[in-house]
Amino acid sequence: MLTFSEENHLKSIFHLSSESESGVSTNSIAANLNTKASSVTEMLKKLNDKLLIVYKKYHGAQLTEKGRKTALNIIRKHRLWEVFLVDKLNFKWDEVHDIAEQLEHIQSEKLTNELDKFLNFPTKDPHGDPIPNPAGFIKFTPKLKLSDLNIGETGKFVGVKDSSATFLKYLDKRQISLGSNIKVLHQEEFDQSLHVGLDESNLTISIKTASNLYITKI
Amino acid sequence: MLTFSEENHLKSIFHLSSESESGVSTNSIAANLNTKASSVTEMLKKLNDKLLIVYKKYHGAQLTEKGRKTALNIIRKHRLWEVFLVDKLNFKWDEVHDIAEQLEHIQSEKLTNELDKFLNFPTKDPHGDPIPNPAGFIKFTPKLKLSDLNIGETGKFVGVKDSSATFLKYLDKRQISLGSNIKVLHQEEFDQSLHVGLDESNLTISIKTASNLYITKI
DNA sequence: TTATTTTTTTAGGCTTGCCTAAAATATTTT
DNA sequence: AAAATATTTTAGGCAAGCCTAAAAAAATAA
Repeated sequence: MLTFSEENHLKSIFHLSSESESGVSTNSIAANLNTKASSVTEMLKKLNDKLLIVYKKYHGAQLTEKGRKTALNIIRKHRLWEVFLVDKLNFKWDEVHDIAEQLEHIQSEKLTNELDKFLNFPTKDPHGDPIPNPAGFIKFTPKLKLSDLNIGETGKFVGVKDSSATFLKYLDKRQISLGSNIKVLHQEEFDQSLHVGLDESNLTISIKTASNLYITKI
Repeated sequence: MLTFSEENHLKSIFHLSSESESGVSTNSIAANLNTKASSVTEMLKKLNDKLLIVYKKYHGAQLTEKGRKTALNIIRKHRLWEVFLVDKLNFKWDEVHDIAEQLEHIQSEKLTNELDKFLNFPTKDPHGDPIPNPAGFIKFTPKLKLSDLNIGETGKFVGVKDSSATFLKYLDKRQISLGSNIKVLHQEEFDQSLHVGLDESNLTISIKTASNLYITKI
């Protein structure tokens, strides 16, 4: 049985692992968890002793297979609860993160699996992120950004890189929603902003926004 | 924002208050929470400082209005989650308590109220206990036990006094379920056991069992 | 009402998880 | 490769929540 703090550290290491191939740095974990490097060092020692990570002084942390499974189980719970909140309880996609951060720590395998069944075995959370299966398998799809498309190409909007409430609410306001097809019509030289076609209308999207939208090419 | 431990102490004081009119004793709280009297004393001081209880050394604790509201909100969440688990996720009434003990600490008023709506505003949990409303109002019904009935009287089984998994599973095995009408046919002098009629069949029930079944007279 | 027993509180300790400041190590720059 | 900078670890502290053992107060029995 892990503490909330241990679980949060594992999750953080998992998320940061995707960005760097080698060990995850103490500082990056501290930044991610809003804590201090010295606190992270302590925790890394503990997780190392519990065989959840491999930690070498001054060289960061890497998840062991056991640690990875544990992290994925927490992420599975987080994302299933997000689906529950949106699909069943009328929450918006920008409102679910903080509550799921709490719910992800609830311990009951049966609960997780019954929830999964109740939700009809969803494969994606409300932000388009994949939901790991009970065995800890997760289906990653190559992450193409809207800003990676060439003029004339069309992408289907399948996920967000930045899932802050601010960004999500902004997308709602612009009526850019998961599943829409977006065609890149033109790019301004001046500020790299994109003119795109979405459904029947045309929009201008800043390059910053475009690089936070994950798409699959069509 | 209260800690889990503070919330658990408040809940415990609430439950123990119904049994004694005056202050709830340190020892009874310790027994209820599986902790030690000295730990409870510390916590009582803290809750007193936070104006959630009135605590006088050597004279136990009583909830303030604020403490009572807080306790009832936790109990509301506990019972709503129990309904969710049984009604939506196929849990049995003997499996829900431990999970609800975790879920009751999730902080989100919106979540609680949306869950309530999703469940269609239930008034009782799976054990027959009343669910407080958002304002902290709870409808107590007088607690008559099956063992209080006279020979020939009939009661409707509406709740359990002992809600341990052991007792609940025993009731399942004997097919005694919430809502059944039970008629007291005869009492054995030797061991006070009751012969009762339930649906179309007759059963023998020990006096201990009978005193753990809440009923309303019919 | 005094003595005995029970209950409660106090005192002092332990672990977890956090912190700051200083020391050690690694990395980058010159 | 030495110097400067950045990162990480160690050392020492603090609060929360638990504990045991001893002291104090309350309740009960003689």
